[in-house]
Amino acid sequence: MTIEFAILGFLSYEPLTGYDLKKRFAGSDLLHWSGNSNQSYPALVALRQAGQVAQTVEQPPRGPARKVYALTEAGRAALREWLLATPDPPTLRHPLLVHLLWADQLTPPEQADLLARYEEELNIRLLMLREQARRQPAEQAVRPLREAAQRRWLAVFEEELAWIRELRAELAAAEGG
Amino acid sequence: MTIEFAILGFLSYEPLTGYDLKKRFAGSDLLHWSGNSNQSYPALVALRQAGQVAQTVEQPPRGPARKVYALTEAGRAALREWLLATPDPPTLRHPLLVHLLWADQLTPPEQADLLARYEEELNIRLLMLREQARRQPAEQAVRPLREAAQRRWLAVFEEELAWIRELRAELAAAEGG
DNA sequence: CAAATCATGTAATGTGTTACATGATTCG
DNA sequence: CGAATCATGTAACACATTACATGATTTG
Repeated sequence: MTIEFAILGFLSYEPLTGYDLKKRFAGSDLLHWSGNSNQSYPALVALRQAGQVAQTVEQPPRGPARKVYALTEAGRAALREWLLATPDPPTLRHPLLVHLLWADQLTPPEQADLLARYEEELNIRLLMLREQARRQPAEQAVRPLREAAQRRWLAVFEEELAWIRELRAELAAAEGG
Repeated sequence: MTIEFAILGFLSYEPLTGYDLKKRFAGSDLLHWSGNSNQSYPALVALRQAGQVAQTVEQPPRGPARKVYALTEAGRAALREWLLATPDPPTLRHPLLVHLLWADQLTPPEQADLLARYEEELNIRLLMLREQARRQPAEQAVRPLREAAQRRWLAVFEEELAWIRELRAELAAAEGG
């Protein structure tokens, strides 16, 4: 999956500049492209070459020129084709689980400490995600699937938190009992 | 997280060749480095330069030379240091959720079909994961955390399957009702 | 007046995948 | 005898991140 399709998705709502897109990517964890200018700007150039977006240069009375991009018919068709394609299963990178493959070599207190620190990190992450969700303006249009996607993203991290708490409890019980 | 630490982890059990490591990575989804010679061989060279592994060249009566790598004391210390460090939260790439952000543009039958195809893909993935888990030989030593990690990896995909089934049911109910 | 935001990009680096290249041995 | 496995690597490419570079405008 390349960033191009997500850009087409955003442009299907409204015309935007590269900078606008950059902010949208930076403000969303689900859209993992982390809002670096290095990706949105070249991607727009490529989409334009493919005829999927049209560029309008706005020269405001003062300040730098703004390049506003809008979806073309070809762009809308490409977006639709992509939406219909079967998505790959999720890809997960889970550093803690990799640690745990060899963490039996640590002493019980070291293990407990490791898991406690991880839970803290996870909590911080969840706080950020909830704040991110809160900041998102309520949309005028009802989009059930979009909302389901956003809820699911949060749920994955909440399930992770529940799991780590359970594991810590089990470990404490095994040690203390 | 680089592949080096996982290599140190494997070598903490027994000396291995680059080829052995390659197979171990290829056979594990949790260890996301997908068993390409491009990573294990250069990583071993780097680890050796860092003094964390020692190389022994075995020249069998017939056939190519085997380079067997064993953990050094410095390697064991590096592994321990890494194990004690706080792991980053998981990184998730979820193409379906990205689709869903814009899938409200599709017709209900198209949406239903997309989710059905995704569930099929997920099922295949789960079958492979279970098969992978089954193939793993029972270890002599009891390693509770290692087992917890492997169970958790499977559980994440099982939770995903449960979620997609629920979402499909909701969608069908909304349409049918 | 300093910092943040708007707005456009490029360069260097890291990380990971697929494919290429070579050659012996073993299994069906 | 052809395919898979053992065994070691290299090359090309794709994808992502951090940092660099520039300069105007707006906000505190």
